Amino acid sequence: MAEKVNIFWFRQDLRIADNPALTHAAESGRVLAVYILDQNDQGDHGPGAASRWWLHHSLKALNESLQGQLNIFRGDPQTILQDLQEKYGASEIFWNRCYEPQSIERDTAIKKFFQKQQVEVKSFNGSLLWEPMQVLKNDGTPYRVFTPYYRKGCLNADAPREPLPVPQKLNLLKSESSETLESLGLLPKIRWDQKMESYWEISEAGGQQKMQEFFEHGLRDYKEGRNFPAKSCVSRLSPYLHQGQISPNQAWYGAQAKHSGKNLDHFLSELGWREFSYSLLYHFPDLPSRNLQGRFDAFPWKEDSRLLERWKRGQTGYPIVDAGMRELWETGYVHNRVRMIVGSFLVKNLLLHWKHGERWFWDCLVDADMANNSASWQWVAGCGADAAPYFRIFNPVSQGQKFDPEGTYTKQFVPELKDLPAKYLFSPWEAPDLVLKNAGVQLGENYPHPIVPLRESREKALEAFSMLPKALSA
DNA sequence: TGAAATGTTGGGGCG
DNA sequence: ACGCCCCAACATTTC
Repeated sequence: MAEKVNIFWFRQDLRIADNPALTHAAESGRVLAVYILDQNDQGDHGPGAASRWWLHHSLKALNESLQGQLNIFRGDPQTILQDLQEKYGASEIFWNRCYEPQSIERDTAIKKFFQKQQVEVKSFNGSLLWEPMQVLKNDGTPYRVFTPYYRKGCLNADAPREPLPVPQKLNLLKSESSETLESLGLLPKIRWDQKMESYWEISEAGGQQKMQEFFEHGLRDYKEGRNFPAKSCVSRLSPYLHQGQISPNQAWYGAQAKHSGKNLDHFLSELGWREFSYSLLYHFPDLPSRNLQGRFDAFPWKEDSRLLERWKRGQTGYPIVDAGMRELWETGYVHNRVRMIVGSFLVKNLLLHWKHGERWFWDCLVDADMANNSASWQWVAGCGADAAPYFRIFNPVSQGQKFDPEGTYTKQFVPELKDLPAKYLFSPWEAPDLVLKNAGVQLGENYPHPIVPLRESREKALEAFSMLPKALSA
């Protein structure tokens, strides 16, 4: 009798090691491994351009590590899974859970559909250390503040699953499909991605390598060093975590095996922030579109497409902001410290709605992740859970001086200022004419004047904020 | 995971 | 020796 066929559906878990659903599927039969490009995925939050580019390379690498046995489809997942199930007489379907609201809705419907057909769907936790439905306050409601969420909700709960090895026996099955990786059309029409390729090794092995490098070098001075964009102290694991080329469990236990103390704890808590974001999105599914603090609905946001465009293009006249926005455009990534600076600038100095920032990041970031992106934008805008108080406004001049003192980072992405001395790098409008001349900088010609005045824009933001209804006191 | 305004303190120059 | 002023350095408050 032929061995039983299991369907395994790859989603945001594009790896072979520490993949619980794949491991279980492999244990009890041949595995028909499928990836489905879901055309209706996430409604207006379908994958952005940078995500699609990353996905293309992820699938390419994944297919190679599966010896070309990855089955690629496009369309409605339920229809495709149903066809495959009937064709191969599969009795079980395996996947790792997704947590975006639309994914939950889709997966619930598919599970229900197959239950009626006597086909068992087995889902697993492959992407989170602690799943949102488990982490609740004693009164049964979700946490809205990070520290108790992490300390009590996570650290006091059961330890996360230890990473699983690559399945020993993986007997794969190749099906016919009208799609190929190329026919999915994930690569951009305009080839802006060619430079980006040099920044990233997009594969499960590439993720592992990046993680090991981080453990060897970055983690040593993580707590302090992570604030300095010119240092290579941050992990840059976010895109791999988003698509699942590495699992948070591998990072969690891998870091603990190599380090201890405050640097380790700080890195683990950053993984905790990712968990917190997922928890918020799960319990507050409107997170991507609605202010978590409803009182912000009355905020007098400006609509100014010119200012927005200047921000997107890195032409604000504030060098650290422009460096960050150009890093985003050029590499698909922005250093965390700089994300806070550019976010604060958009929302508080330009007074533009955080949704514009969320949108742009969604399209440009290789780590674009619905939970992290929306929770973080709400955090920086002050309207989210455990958010920065609104009056916490970053000063792009002092932030630059403090966290990029040599200007190494800023000059890398804003090369027209490369000869400006550090003293004036973050406020070129204050530089004496001679200094500008010697550096070859002509404000308004080859580098913009500030698009808004710093002090006044800050005061306007505080004034607008003071008009909001007060927060309910605890 | 802030910055600016305001308050306090203490050392040194100087009459 | 003393009081006064200045100001840097640090602390606290406020937005």
